[in-house]
Amino acid sequence: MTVTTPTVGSSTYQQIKRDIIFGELTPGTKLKLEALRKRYGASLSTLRETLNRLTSEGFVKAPEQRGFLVSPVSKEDLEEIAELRILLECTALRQSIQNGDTDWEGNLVAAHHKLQLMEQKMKQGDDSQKETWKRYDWEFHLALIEACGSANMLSLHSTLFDKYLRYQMLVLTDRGEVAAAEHKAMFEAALARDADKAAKILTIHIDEGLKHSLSAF
Amino acid sequence: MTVTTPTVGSSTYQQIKRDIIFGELTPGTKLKLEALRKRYGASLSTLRETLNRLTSEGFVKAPEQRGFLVSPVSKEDLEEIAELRILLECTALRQSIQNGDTDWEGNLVAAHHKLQLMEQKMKQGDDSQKETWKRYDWEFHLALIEACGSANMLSLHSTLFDKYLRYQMLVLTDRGEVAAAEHKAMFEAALARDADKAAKILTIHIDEGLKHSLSAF
DNA sequence: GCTTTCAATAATATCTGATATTTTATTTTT
DNA sequence: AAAAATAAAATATCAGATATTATTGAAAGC
Repeated sequence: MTVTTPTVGSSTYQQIKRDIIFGELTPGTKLKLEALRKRYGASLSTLRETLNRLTSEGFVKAPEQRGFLVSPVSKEDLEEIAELRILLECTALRQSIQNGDTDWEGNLVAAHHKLQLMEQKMKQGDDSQKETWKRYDWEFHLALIEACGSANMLSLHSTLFDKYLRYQMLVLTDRGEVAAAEHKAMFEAALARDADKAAKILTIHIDEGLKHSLSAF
Repeated sequence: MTVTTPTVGSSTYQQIKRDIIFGELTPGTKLKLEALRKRYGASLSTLRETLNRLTSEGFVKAPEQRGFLVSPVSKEDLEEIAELRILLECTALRQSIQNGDTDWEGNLVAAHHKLQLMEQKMKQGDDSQKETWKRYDWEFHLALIEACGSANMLSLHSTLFDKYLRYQMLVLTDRGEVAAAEHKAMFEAALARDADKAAKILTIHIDEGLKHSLSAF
């Protein structure tokens, strides 16, 4: 399910963003235009457009007059992001549980199923599909809140999730089985329309992830 | 206190953003590059960078392959933004009230004072400084939450506030005196460190503003 | 009259290359 | 070794070219 984007712009955008999130572009690194041009095969103009977008989203910093750099990471930043994610995602989750229709349920079941299969693979040490796994994780969390009814909320959440994900990728180990159990519990609570319970687990889920990631500092 | 920005990029960014927020660029309008070049006196490359930034922030839409347009407005969008603003700003306000030190208090007093003076002028029908007034409004709300301790929070809030402001500017009338009273009440509650009360007033403040703006639809 | 088709026009996305200015790195001087 | 001067690298910005894609308006068909 590779998303083929028509324009050079959107495809380099996706690539660079991905490379930042997955740590292939090290936090704090200077992003020299000439080097990027070679690496991503896009012209300077296109690259600058891309970097401007990423700057707005916070993945790149652009101190005036001195180009671009991969946003640095810090303990404080991670803590802020986790906190914001809890705030927004829990709110969205509650709304979603309240509004969600049959389509939402169906989609959620599917998303959890896919994630869960992948989690089993990972458990068996098959580390080759880390990126796909994280995508399923992403999609599951999205499926949970997708019926929240606010496009603005989903948009903010999406960026926050990606930022959080970058921190997760910085630590080499993950909380595999524990996280999987939390996913399952959230899934069940959501289907049972138990918003309080779902939100509580989600809070723990993010908080524990935070603690785990904090070990990278 | 005109902020002189060194680079062409940041200055056109500010101008276009301002023109969108203050309605000088009508919602839904096509942003033709050639026309923008004449209007803002920047090259296509620079303009495209700027528009990409604004797209990330949500003030501009960029459907693939068909240029840019000023983000349209809608009742739903406004409602979502108001709701998110309440969520984030109330949270930040509580944290700020808890953490705020003497500097915070001082700055808050100053911000409220300036705003209040301007509100009196407006009350007397002096409509010439609407933009300055709104800036003071902005700065007062920022002063309230500035001690929340989360740069990420402040950044999200900033964008949300601007979006909300755009809707305010679409309706020709404002809630002058009532809003001023709310500002005062919030100010006092914050100084008294009464977070519950402050948050409650803020919620009303935003909600009433929402209702007022909704009349534009 | 209304919809479809096709050509003509306009606009976009993208690239290359040039220049003034600013940073950064290097060397020289004190 | 710190400060000043110089050289090299990188940036911000612009202009102009091209292939591709959208949009518009006219012609044709129903």
